[in-house]
Amino acid sequence: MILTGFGDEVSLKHLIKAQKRLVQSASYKSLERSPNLIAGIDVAYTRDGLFGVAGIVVMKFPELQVVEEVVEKQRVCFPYIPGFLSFREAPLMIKAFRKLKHKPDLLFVDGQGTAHPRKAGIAVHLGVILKIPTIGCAKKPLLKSFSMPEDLKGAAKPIFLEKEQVGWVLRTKKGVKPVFVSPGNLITLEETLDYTLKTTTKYRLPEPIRLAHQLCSQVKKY
DNA sequence: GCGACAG
DNA sequence: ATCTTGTCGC
Repeated sequence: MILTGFGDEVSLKHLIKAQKRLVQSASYKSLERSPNLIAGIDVAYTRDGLFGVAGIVVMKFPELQVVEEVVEKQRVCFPYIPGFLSFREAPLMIKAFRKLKHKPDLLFVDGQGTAHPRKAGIAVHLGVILKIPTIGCAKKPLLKSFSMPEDLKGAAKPIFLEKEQVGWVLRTKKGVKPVFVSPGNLITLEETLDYTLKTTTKYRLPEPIRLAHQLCSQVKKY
């Protein structure tokens, strides 16, 4: 059983059922329209671990110029459990998303999409709830079935879940560790690779995510 | 049973 | 995730 910040408890079985419902609502067809606005979202925590701060940065695409930034702070009310990250961070992220004046056509989420044991990464959860295209971009893998891509920007290798490809290990910069990208909702594996590269400039992470991380990380400081 | 384990 | 400065290498 898991204790939440509301004083109640939930079982892992219940959470797994919730993930299965979310996964059934996800779709992986091609993007309906080319994006004009792309955003990145991330969460940072205060030192005492009591509060979480979500940050979203919306950028014009393909220019990558910042159009809007929002942050939302809230008390943490769910523990971090590998495989169930979205139950801890999605509520706060959704609350921050509601404050946006400019809704993005594509959202990069800091974490996995379908490259997850049950294809239920946080990018899937957010994409289904918000009903928008999302891409999960993580700094570390959850699934281990993949080989390393060569050390060249753009090199990629598939990530598998039971023989089925669910994501990519992508080298976004030469001489730097790769990132782990996978579709969250309303986007294909090919487009996931394409847009991740199109939004990555001189750093390891795609600009929307890099700036969102910078934003919430700065705001949570005290 | 043991080890691994997004943020 | 968070606590933290300098330092090695391209």
